[in-house]
Amino acid sequence: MQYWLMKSEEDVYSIQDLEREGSTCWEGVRNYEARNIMRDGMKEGDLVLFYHSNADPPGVAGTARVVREAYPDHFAFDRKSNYFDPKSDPDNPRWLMVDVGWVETFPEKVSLARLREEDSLQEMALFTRKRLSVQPVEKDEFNRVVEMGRGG
DNA sequence: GCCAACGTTGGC
DNA sequence: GCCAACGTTGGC
Repeated sequence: MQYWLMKSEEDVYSIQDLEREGSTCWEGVRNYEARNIMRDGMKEGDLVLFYHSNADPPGVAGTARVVREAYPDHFAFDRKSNYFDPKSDPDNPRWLMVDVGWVETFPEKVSLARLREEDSLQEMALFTRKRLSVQPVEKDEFNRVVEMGRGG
């Protein structure tokens, strides 16, 4: 079992949207490192910190679970999609996505400011790899953030 | 809306 | 293969 953090712009897709829908495909990742993490790292059942970016405040809003492993992101082939990429060939797809299912919405979002104050979380990729939208999280880090999210 | 960080592109 | 220009992310 491994742990991950995935960022979504709050006004594009939030944990509340995921809670309502139950599960969703995580389309639109257009960064090779993030893609490789989904392709090579994410396994069904892995747990995910769901992070709201471009939010006030930004922070971890809940958790999710990988329910389908990496498969082609067909939005890259859709000319009308914001995620269209003319360089992705349907016969050799450049971009992948996973499906995630809702697990938990925290009573209160764990803000970036609170994460930053937490000594045990200083090594999180959230801080060391600021712009990566899909990133690995250590088990202890995951558990600590969940604890904080539940009010701990 | 600004802008720092940083990944990507493309000329050479 | 270098690196400047460019584009995007994402906090503030």
